[in-house]
Amino acid sequence: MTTQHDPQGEALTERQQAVLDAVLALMVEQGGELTMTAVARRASCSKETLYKWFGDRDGLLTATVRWQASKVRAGNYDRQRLDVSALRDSLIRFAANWLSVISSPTSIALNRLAIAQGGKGGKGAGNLGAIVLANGRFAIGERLRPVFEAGREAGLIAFADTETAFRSFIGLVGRDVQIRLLLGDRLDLAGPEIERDAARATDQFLALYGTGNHAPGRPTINA
Amino acid sequence: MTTQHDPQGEALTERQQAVLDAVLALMVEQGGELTMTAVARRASCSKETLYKWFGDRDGLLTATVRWQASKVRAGNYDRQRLDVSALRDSLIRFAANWLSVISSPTSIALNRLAIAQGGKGGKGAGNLGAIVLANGRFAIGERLRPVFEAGREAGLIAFADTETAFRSFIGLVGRDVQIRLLLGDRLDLAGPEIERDAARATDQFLALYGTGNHAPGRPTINA
DNA sequence: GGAGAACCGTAACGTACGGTACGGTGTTTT
DNA sequence: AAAACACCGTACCGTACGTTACGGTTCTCC
Repeated sequence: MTTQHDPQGEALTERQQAVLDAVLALMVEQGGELTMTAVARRASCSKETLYKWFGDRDGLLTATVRWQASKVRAGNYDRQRLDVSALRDSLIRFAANWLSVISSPTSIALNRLAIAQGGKGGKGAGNLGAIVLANGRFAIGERLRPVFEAGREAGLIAFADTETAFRSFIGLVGRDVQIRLLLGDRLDLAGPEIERDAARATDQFLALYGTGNHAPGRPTINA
Repeated sequence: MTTQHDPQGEALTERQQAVLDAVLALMVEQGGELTMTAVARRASCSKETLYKWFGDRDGLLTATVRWQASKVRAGNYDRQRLDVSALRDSLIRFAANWLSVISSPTSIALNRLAIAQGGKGGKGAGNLGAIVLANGRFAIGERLRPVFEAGREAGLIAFADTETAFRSFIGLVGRDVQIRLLLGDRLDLAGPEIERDAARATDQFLALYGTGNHAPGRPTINA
């Protein structure tokens, strides 16, 4: 009630960003520990400063999640030309990017944290999960929506509900990757593997929702 | 080193099962708290007994996970007749069952727990995730594998690798349900909704991997 | 150059919790 | 009946950790 800590504004000092990066690094390299003392030591700052800047432990965690989310916002997946090839490329590019994000150690650690304290029926910060969801899954959906709808208006793909189609796409791309990684399964997706999975998922999606005009896998000349 | 606690045998007293059920109930109804004292109070037993039976906290958790897993093993998805309709029914029945399992509060709480301590780089019990994975995701895969291969041998579906096909099926069925629930998203799948999703996913899977002989929705003359 | 703020490092406090010990009670065994 | 056992309830111990407090150092501003 004294002062509002981190009042939704992105007013983060260089130093503060460095501290949050230290939190991220700590989360990644040694799982769930993450004590305030460890953070202070790692970031070479005093605990007093930590509490002054972020209020309490939950404030620090929330700020960290937001900070990471603000770093991930990436490319826009243009929808200028509207032929099948361009749509397919956009989808593949998106899928590959998303796969590499969700399989990155940072994302795994962050999701693990949000899930861990997601069920704390108690008072304060049960919203980490909501923040991750809003900045991860839902932001992604909002970003891809125009691509889907442009594809539909161009008659390349057909579906009644954009959200439903999008969720099918998500399922084909991600499959059980995220839950397995969260549960500690090895299963490191290398670069080419990601690329291959992205292409497979996209082609499957187009096979399901494509209108058949210039359907992929029915090559004119190329492959 | 004194005595082996719960040595892989299912030698669980009625009373012990009741204790583990109390743990499950506690996990479900109040998220991640789960202190030994709370368990003892809830189960009306002494902490001493808890430690005598399960060794330590990790032992109790592990036993709980195993206990829940042993309760879930369900139907066998017969593969007697081998026409498309029977295959489709088996798949839908499986998908609906799996959806209802992963969206159940117990499963969510259990996965949350396993994920939460899954990254504990430390010494003891980093294997909860592995246990959940082995008894959940992988057991499911092993159980459905014969169905897939029977379908392939009957010429109803075609794929190079069973695992790959299975993972596509999993993706189409589960989509982002599990991760969203774990992150605290509301999204209660009612019975009819589950049934509908199961059918949709199965039909999509058959559209992708079906050979076209009597393909569903493309009757008799096929395409 | 001096006052004050910002911050680091560390010590101190309070609490929560895993784990243990102990007395009391009911049940089984001899 | 007495001893042995299994168990409940509770008190107790040690530690880890969130949070606060404080002395010392650097930087800024006048």
